[in-house]
Amino acid sequence: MEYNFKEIEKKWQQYWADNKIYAVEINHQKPKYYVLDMFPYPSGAGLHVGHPLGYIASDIYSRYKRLKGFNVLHPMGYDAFGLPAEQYAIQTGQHPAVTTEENIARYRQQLDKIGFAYDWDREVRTCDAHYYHWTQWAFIKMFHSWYNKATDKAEPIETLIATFVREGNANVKAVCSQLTTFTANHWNAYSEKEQQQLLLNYRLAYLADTMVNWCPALGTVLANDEVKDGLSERGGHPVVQKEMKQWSLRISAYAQRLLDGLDRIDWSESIKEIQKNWIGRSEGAEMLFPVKDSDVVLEIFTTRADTVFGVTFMVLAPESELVAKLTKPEMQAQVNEYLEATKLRSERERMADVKTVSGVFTGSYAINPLTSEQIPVWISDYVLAGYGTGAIMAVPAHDSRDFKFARHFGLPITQVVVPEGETESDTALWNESIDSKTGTMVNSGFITGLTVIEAIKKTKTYIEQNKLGKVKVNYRLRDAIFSRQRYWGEPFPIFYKEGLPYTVAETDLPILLPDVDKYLPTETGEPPLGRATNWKYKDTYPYEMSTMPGFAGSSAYYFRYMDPKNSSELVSSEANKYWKSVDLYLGGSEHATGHLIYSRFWCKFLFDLGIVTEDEPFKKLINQGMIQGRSNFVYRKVGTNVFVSKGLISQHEVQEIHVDVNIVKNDELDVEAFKAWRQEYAQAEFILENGKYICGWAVEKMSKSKYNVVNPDLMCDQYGADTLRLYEMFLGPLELSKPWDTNGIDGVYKFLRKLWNLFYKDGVLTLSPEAATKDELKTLHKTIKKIKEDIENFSFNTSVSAFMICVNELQQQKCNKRAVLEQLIVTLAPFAPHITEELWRNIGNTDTIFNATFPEFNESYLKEDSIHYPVSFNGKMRFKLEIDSAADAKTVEKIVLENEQTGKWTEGKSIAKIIVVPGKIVNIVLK
RNA sequence: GCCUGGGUGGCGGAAUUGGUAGACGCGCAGGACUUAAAAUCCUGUGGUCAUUACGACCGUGCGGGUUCGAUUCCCGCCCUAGGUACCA
Repeated sequence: MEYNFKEIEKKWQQYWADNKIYAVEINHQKPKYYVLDMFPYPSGAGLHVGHPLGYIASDIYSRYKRLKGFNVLHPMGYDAFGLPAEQYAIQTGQHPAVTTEENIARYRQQLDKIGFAYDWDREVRTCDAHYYHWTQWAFIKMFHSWYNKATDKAEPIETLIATFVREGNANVKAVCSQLTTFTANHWNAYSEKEQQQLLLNYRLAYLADTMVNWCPALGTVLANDEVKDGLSERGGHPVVQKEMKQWSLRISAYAQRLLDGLDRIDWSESIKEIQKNWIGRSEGAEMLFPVKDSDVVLEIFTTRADTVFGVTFMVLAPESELVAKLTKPEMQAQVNEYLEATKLRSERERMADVKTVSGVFTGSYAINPLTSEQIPVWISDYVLAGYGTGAIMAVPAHDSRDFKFARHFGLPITQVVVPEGETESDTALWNESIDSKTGTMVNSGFITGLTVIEAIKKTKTYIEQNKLGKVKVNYRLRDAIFSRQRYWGEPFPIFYKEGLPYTVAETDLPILLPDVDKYLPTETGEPPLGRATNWKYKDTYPYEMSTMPGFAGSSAYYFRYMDPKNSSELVSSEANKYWKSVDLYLGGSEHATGHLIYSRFWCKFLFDLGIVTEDEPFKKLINQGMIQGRSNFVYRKVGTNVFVSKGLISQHEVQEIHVDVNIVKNDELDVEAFKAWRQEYAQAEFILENGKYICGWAVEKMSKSKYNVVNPDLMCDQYGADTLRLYEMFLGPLELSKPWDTNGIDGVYKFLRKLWNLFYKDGVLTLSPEAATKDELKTLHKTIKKIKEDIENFSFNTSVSAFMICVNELQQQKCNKRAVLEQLIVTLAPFAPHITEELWRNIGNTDTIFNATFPEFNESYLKEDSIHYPVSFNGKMRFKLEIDSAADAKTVEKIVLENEQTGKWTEGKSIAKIIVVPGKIVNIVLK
C-alpha cells in the first residue's frame, strides 16, 4: 500500500464527523481544558494559507491535551456581522445574510479539508438571532447597571435609585458623566422624564451627546480603536470629529481593573504593554485657577504639580465650553476667526501638522493659586478637548509644546527645574525646553531646593490642604461608542417614549433585524433601519435605528460556546462552573486595543452581576505571527514584450512585474504557463540564462494584487492536509511573522512518506512483534520527551524537526518494531491526524487514535554509556573524546591530559588551568 | 519621539539554566538505480586561504566589556517589523 493521502484524509474526516469524535460534553470525571481560536469574519476572498496558522497550532494543542486525558472544548464559529457584506449588499442589492451564508459555507469547506478537531455542534454565528439574543440581553443589563466606586463593581440601577429616593446623590460614589448634586426632595419632585434623563448619566450603556468619530464615507460613527491615523480602519476613509447623540458603553469605569487584571493573565508583554498604553493611566493633580474679574474657575490636570511656579500662561482647547465665557468682547472677532479655521482642519491634518503653532488670546487672565500672579488665557488646538479637562497650565520652560507656543507668541518662559549637574540659565537663550523628570527646583517658593519627586509630593499635599484642587488619576481610555448607522449588525433592544430610551422586556428578545428595501440611509438621513416598515415596539414606540458595532458580537462569544443551544440563558451556571474561562486563546495581535479590551470589559461586567465565575476571559493568550507572501517578478524590457531572466537584467533597461507564484517553481518561470496566464503575454519572448527563465522575488504582504496568494485547498489537494499542517508549523516560530514559500513543502511530504515506509515494505504492512533495541528505545523516548516539551512551549517548528530526526534514525536502524512505531504515531497524531489514524487502524486498533494516551517518556532509556566530550583549548573546540559517562571530573581530566592529541595542542605552551564540566565540555587554558 | 519584538549560511530556521554555532528542511553540486525520466537512496554543502595529507584563519548587525569559555550576560550604537503619540 502506498501513502495515498487523498483517500486517507477523506475517509477519516468523514469518520470523525459521522461518529462525532470531537463532540464534547461536561464530564466531571475529567479535568477540563478550553482552547479557543479567534473566530473569523467570513470574507468573500476565502482563506489563504496564512489564516489557518493559528488554527493548526490550537488544534495540535487541543489534540495533545485530549491525549493527555483532558476533556477539551475546542469550538469554532463566525463573526458574521460586518461592513464588507453590507458594502457588497449596497452595490448588488443582495441581502448580506445571503452572501454571509455563502462565505461561511466556503470557509467551512476550506476548514474541513485541513482536518480540525472542532466540535461543530457548538458553532455560533453572531448574525444568528439565537446568538444575538444574548448580545442584546447583555446590552439591556448594561443599561440597567451603574458603576459603584464604593464597592468597585457594577450594580443594578435600582440600588442607585433607592439611594436617590432616600438621600439624593451627594454621597453616591459613581462613575458618571459630570453633573450637579441633588437631594432626595429634588429627586422625588423630578418628573419621570427628568429622572430618566438623569439616570442616563449613570448607566453603563448610555445615550449622550458626545464628540464622536464620524466617517462620512461609511455613513457611521466609529469607536476609537476603529480609527487609525484619522482614517477608518476598514476602507481607509477620512474621519471627522462631530458632536452627536450616540450610545456609549462606560468602559472607562473599568479602567483600573482592566489595568490591574493584566498582572494576573499570561499574555505576551507586548500586548499587555499596548493595553497599558491604551488605558493610559497617569497620576497627577487637578488644580483650580480662578479667572480675574469672573466667577469662572479653570480646572486643569497636571502630572507635574511641581512646575506650577513656572506657569506663564493657560491654554484652552478650542472645543472647550469655557471659550465662550472667557473671551473678552475686544477679542471676540479674532477668537471666532480662529475657531472657524480650526474646525475646517480635519483631525488628520491636525495630527499631521504638529509643527505649525497656532492660537489666540482670549483677553482673560487667570490667577495662579500658588503665586497669585496673573497669567493670560489662550486658546490653541494643541490642547485636546477629550483628555483631562480640556485646559492646561502651560510651563514653557519644561514642556516642548508649551515652549514652542511661548516662543511663537512671545510669552515669558521661567525656569523652575535645573537638571542634575547643570546650573540655572537664561531661558531667552534656549533653543528648546528642558523636559526633565529629575532635577532640583528653583524660583519655586516653598518648594525651591527640593528634587522634582519631593516637589511633586509636597505640592500635591499643599494643594489638597489649601483646597486648591485635588490629587487625581486620569485615564486615556474613553468610553466606547456603541452605535453604528448601518444595517448589518445587531438591532438595539431599545425603543423611545417621549424621546427617552427604554429597554424592551427581556421576554421580547431577540429583536429581529428587519428587512429593508435598500441598505442605505433614508432620504431624511436616518440609518438604514429607518426604511423598515413599522419599526416600532408593540406597534407604537419607535425602535432605535442604529445597530451595534462589530465588537458587540465578539465580546462574549466564548461564554456562548459553553452552552450554545441554551435558549433561556447566555450560559447555564452548570456549564459556566465547569468550563469557567478560556485556558488558551489564539489569535492575531491586531485586536489588542479592540476585541481584547472589550471582551475583558464585558467579562468583568458579567462577573460583577454574578452571571459568570471568572473576571478575566482569556487566561493565556498566544498571538500567531503573520504569514507573509513571497512574490515573484519577471523583467520586461521597457516598451517591448521581451522578458529578461533575472541574471541578465543589468544588461537591459527593464521593468519589474509581479507574476503569479503558482506558475513559478523554485524561482524558475513556467514559460508556457506564463504565456497562457494573460492575453497580453501570449506572444511574449524570453531571454533565458542556461535555458531557464529565473524570476526575482521579495517578501511582501500576501495579497491578490501581488499574485502571491497561496490557497490552502490547493496545498491539501497537492500534498494533503497533514503535510500542510506540518509545513505551516515547520516554517518557523509560531509568534513571528515569516514568508510562505511553497518550495520547502516537499521536505515534510517526504518525511510523511518515510514514516509510512517504516510500516510498509513493498506495499505490505510488516511490523515486528520483537522487543525494541536500546538504540530504538532511545530514539523513541528522546522524541517523546522533546515533543512534550515543545508542545507545552508552543515550539511546534522544532517538534517537526524532532519527528524528522526520529524517522531518519529509525530508518537507519531499519526499525519496524510495533512497540516503537505505535507509540511514535500517537505522539505525532496531534500534528498529522489523518496518516496517524490510518496507520493506527491498519496495525489493528479498533478505536480512534484520539482516545489513546500520549506516551510517557522513560528517562532511563535516554542515558548514554559514554559521552563525546568536546575538548577545547582557550575556548576553541579542537577534537572530541569518547569517555565513559560515569567518569568524574578528575578522571576526565586525566584521560584528556594523557591523550596524544592533547599533547599536540599543548606543545610549547604551559597549561594554566583545566575546566571540566562533567557531561558537557573540557576546556584547557594555555599560556 | 516613546514602547515591544527581531537581526545567525543562497533561503526558512536550530542551539530550553553561558559549554561542540549552523540541528532539521529547502536549494545547489556529485553519485547509485533506470533505455530515459520521475520517484527513491547515498555523499558533499558558512566564508577565505591552502589543497600533499594533516589543515589554518575568520565568522551569529556594529563597537566595547565581564568570563576558562558569549548567538546567550552587561554598556554604547546601527538597521528592521509592529504598536503608539500634541495625553499635559
